[in-house]
Order: sequence, then structure tokens, then C-alpha cells
Amino acid sequence: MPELPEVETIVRGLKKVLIYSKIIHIYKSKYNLRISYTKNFETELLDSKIINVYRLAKYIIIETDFGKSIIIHLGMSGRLLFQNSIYKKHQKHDHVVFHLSDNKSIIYNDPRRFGLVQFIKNSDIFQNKLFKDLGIEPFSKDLNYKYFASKIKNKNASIKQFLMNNQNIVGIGNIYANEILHLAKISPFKSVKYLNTHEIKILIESIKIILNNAIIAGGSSLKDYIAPNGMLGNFQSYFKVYNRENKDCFNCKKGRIIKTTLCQRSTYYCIYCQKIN
DNA sequence: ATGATGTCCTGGGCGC
DNA sequence: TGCGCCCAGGACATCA
Repeated sequence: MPELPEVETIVRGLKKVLIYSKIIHIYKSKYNLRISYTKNFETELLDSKIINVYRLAKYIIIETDFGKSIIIHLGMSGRLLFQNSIYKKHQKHDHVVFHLSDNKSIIYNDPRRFGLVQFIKNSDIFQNKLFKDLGIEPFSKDLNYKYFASKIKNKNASIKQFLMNNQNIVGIGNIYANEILHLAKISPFKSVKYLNTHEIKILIESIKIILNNAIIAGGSSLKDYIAPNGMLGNFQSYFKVYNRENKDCFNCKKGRIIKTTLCQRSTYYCIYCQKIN
């Protein structure tokens, strides 16, 4: 489900409303998520205060004054909702509810349960296996030609697969990989070993542009994603290739958008302006 | 080590 | 209306 722009939107929304709230009750459903809940999940952070909310890759990190953070990943279908009132009406697939002071609540809902909610000591976050192999943040200054070139060295993967691999660059999922490659006018099938200097530079720019524009639009709302306040993002109305099978290309006005499969994920590209050579 | 494939799950949409 | 099939914003494990 959510890629970096959606997670970033959620984090910005939560940051406005959660700081200094105290956790007074934690509910979890009987179903496990992708990773089992941390031990003492329902009691560990009781009475702690939320002191920060931030994003790492596609993870939402809610930091408490107990020196521990709540780590949330939304998987494909997860949602995080905020309510300015005590949450009583449980919906199907509500798996975790944090009841906070001032009658606020945060609700984690995830039909497919591919996500996770964990508590991790702040000092252990980067040693944790969820985080230790993550690549660079796309808005980092260090995402530059040198970094990119070093990462693609000796690799044979397609560029789309490379972009979606969190060990290279974090936060890019299937939608934005498609959009980034279209903006860069590079075929998703192109092997990273054939990318030239110019293409790499354009790609780096395209990553930043697409993700930034998506954040400005509040993310993309297809089926599952809505911001914690219930608002829908609208970047989907700016999609140039994703979900545009057989439509004309906005970019070159000559080609048509093709839908195909690459690495078992639906892949959209313009047959004219994203040629492999 | 790398890349391809399978797997965890539920629900929506489609064709019959 | 109902059934079976395929598809879905992710991330891993496993295998050659």
C-alpha cells in the first residue's frame, strides 16, 4: 500500500496532534501481523508520553519518553487513523488501538496483515534487522551520482527492480517506480549496468521530483490509503503511467502506455519515450 | 552474492 | 446472485 509519500503525509499529520499525548491504554487484536508483537505489548509503554513522530523509509516512528519508539509499517493494506475522541466502534481488521490522554486515539487497521507494530529501544533501531540493511533516503544529499554508481556496480538487475529494492534507495514502491522511470524516460526493463552517466543523473532528479510532488499532493489514494484525518491524497490524478493502460502518453504525445509484468509487479511504461536503447 | 520465484493475507472486481 | 479467478501502494524466505 503506502509508499514514502503516503507515509510522510501520515507522519506530518500525526506530528501535529500527538506530541505530549500520554498513552493510557493499548489494545491489540488476537491476530498476529507479519511480525509477532513485541513482548508485553499492551503494558510496556503505558503512561509514556509521545515526544516525536518521524519517518524512516516506509516506517512510521513514534518516539516516547521511555526511550522506546513505536515502529509501524503499513504493508500493502494498512491504515493509521487518528480520532479526536475515545475509540469505541471497532471496525473489522482493527488490530491495534492506542488510547491517549485528552481522549485521543490512534487506530491501526490492516486487512491483509502484511504490516507490523513493534516497540524498539531508540538506541537499538539501527541495529534492528528491519533497519540495518536499508539504503539511502531519497531526499538525502548523499543520494548522488557517486552513491548510485557504487550501488549499481556489478549488478544486472533491471532499473525498476533496483529502484524498488530498499537496500538501494528506501521508500520507492511500485507506483512511484513506474512514475519515476517515465519522467526519466528510461525503460523499466533496462539493466542498471547499461545506464549512462546522464541517465543516472536524470533518474536521481526524477526520484526527488516525483516523490516531492506526491508529498505535496498528500500521497496517492487508490483503495486503502487515507491520511490519519480521513483525507484522501490526490496524487493519483497526476499519474502519468500507473493505471493508464492503453492511454496516450502525456509526455511524448506519440506513444501509448503499455501494461506488463516485471518482477511479478504490474509495470506501466510508454512504448515510445521509454525505449530500452 | 544475485536474481527469480513463492509466500504471507483479505477483499474487490471481473467474467461466466 | 453466486462462484471462481486474478489482482492489489510490501517485504521476506528460499532456491539455483
